[in-house]
Amino acid sequence: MPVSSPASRVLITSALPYINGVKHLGTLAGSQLPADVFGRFQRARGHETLLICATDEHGSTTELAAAEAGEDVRAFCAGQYLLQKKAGDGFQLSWDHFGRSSNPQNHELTQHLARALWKRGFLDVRTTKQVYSNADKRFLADRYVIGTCPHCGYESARGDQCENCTRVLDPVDLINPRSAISGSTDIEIRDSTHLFLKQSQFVPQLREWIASHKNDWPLLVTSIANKWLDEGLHDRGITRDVEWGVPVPDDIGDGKLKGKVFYVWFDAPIEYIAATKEWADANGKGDAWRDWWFGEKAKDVRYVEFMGKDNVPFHTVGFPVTLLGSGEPWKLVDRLKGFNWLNYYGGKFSTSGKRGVFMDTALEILPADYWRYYLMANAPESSDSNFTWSHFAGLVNKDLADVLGNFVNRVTRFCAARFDGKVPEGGTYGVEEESLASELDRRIAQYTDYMEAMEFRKSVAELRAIWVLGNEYLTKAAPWTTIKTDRNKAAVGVRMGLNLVHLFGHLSWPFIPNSAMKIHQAVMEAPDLIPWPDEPMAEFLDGLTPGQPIHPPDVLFAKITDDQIAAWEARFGGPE
RNA sequence: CGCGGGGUGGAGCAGCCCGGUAGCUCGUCAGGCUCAUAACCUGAAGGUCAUUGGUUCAAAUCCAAUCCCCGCAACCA
Repeated sequence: MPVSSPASRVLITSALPYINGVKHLGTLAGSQLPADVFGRFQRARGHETLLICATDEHGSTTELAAAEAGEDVRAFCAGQYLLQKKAGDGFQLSWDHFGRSSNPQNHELTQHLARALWKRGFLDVRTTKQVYSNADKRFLADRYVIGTCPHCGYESARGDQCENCTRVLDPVDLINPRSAISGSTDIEIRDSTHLFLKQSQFVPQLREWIASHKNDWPLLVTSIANKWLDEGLHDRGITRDVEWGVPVPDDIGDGKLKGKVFYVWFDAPIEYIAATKEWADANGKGDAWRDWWFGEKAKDVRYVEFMGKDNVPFHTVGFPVTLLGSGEPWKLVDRLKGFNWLNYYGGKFSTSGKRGVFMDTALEILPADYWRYYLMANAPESSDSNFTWSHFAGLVNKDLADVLGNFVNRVTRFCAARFDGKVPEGGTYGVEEESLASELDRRIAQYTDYMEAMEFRKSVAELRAIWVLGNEYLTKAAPWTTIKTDRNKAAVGVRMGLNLVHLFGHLSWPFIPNSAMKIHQAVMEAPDLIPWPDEPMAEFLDGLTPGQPIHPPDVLFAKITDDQIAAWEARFGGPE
C-alpha cells in the first residue's frame, strides 16, 4: 500500500502572516492552508507532527497602523492577533501553536542568535545615509519618502521605485521629497549606524545546500534562491531605526546601536523556533522544543516550510545564514514548498481597493471547507492562479455537492428507506467488489504519493477520482433495481456504498475536515483525528458491522447559485 | 538585451527534466438510469501544443530567436 515515509517526526511551519490586518485568500492558499492540510495528512498517517505558525508583528508598518488606529502598538497587536487567530480557527487551521513574534521567547532567541553571529564575526557595524523626518520624528523607510521622479517627472514616486516609469530609485534622488506619513517636507539626510549580516560569506555553502535540494524543492524555489546567489549576494542590514521590535542588546556593536531594533526579517523566521518554545512553555513540556530544532535529537525530524514566493529569499538565504552563522547545530529546512500568487480576476487582492475576499468575510459567506477545497484544488503551484466566483462555484457545485455530497446522500437515504437505516446484512462481495477494491488500492497509493510529495492540485484530482469511483460502483450495482428480485444482492451494493462513505470520510479529512467528520459520522462515531487507511481495501471496505445503525446527514454541500455569484461579484469586485 | 514563472481543444490544468499514438476536470451534444442535492453513469464532438527556424527516422517535449501575460528587482511585508 501507500509509500512509507522515512521520518517519524514532522515539523511544519507556514510563513508568518503579518500582524496588520486579516489576510486575504491568496495568503491563506500559499502558506497556512497547505501547511494545515499537510499537517493533518501526516498526523493521519500516524507521524508525530508539530504544526507551528505565528503572527509577524514588528516593524514600522505596524507602528504606523497603530498610530492611525489611535492605539498603543502593543494593544493594537494584541487585538490584531486575536482577529487572526479567530480567522485561522474558523478555517480549521490545526496549529499546535499559533504564536507571536513579539513574545519574550522570540526576544530572547533573536538576541541569542545575534550574539552568536556577532561573536563569530558575521555581523558588521556600518553607517548609512537615511532620510529623517523632523515632523514625524522618525527615520523613513524608502517607500515612505515621496517626491517627483527625476526620470519621468511623476509627482508621487516612492523612494524605492517610481510606479509610473518603474525605475528603481534612491530616496535621495527624488525632487521635492516629502514624508508619506505626514506629507511634511521638513526632512533631512542623517547618518545612522546599523548591523549588517555578512551573507556574502556564505555563498558557497548556500549554493551547495540549495543544489542538494534540486530534486525535492519546486523549480520556483530553487530558481529564486539561485537568482539571489547569481546576482551576487549582498550583506544585509538587519537593524532598523524604529521602536517596535526586538532591541539590539548592548553587548553587540560596542554600544553603537543603542535604541535600535532588529529588522523584522531577521526576527520573524526565528519565531518559528521561538513559537515552538512558546508551545512547550504553554504545555509544560520543558525543553521538548529543542528536540525539534537542535542537535542530535532533531536529526530524524523532517522539517517542511510553506510560503508564498515573496518569502522564498528569506527562507533560502537570510534565515539559513542566521542559523549556519551561529555555529550551533540548528535544524535547517528539509523540504520547502513555495507557491505563486492567487490573483483575483487577474489582479491583486487589495485591501485598500476593496478587491477580493479576506479570511473573515469569506467565512461569513460560506463554510470553511468550501474555501479549503477550492484553494487546494486550484493551488497556485506551477504558476499564478486566478480566483473567479464562477470558477469557485463550479468546483464547489460539481465536486463537493454533486460528486461527493450527493453520493453520501443517495447511499444513506436509500439505506434508510429500504434497509431500515441499518448496515444491510446478507450476500457476499463478488467480482465487482474485488475489482473496486483493487482499483481503490491503486488510486489511494497514488493519492498518498501525491500528498507526500505535496502536489496538492494532483492530490485533489486523485481524491475526486476516488469519489467518482463510488458513483460508478453504485450505478453498476444498482441496488434500487436488484432489490426487486434479489435482496441479498442489493444488500451487498448498499453495504459497499456505506463502506465507501466511511472511506471517503477518512480520505477527505485533510482537505475538508468538518465535512469529513460529518461523512464519517453518517456511518459511525468519528475520532477527532481521522487516520489514513493503511489496510488493504478488501479489508477496509468490509469494516462496517452489518446491523449497526447509520445516520443520513443533512445536505452536506449547498450549491452556489448564479444570484449569489452576481451578488458577490458586486460586493467584492468582479470582471472589470 | 535585469531576473524568475507561464503561454497546450470554449474555460482551468497535466504532460516537457529522461523526444515515439495529445491526457484530465468543467462546459457543449447524444444516450442511459431514476436511489439521490434536476443529481449520477456511458459515449461523442472539439487542439497545426504562442510564433518562426534548427537538430532528429521521429519534437508539446531538445536547441536558437521572436511575441504575449504575471510577478520580482534587496528599506513593503
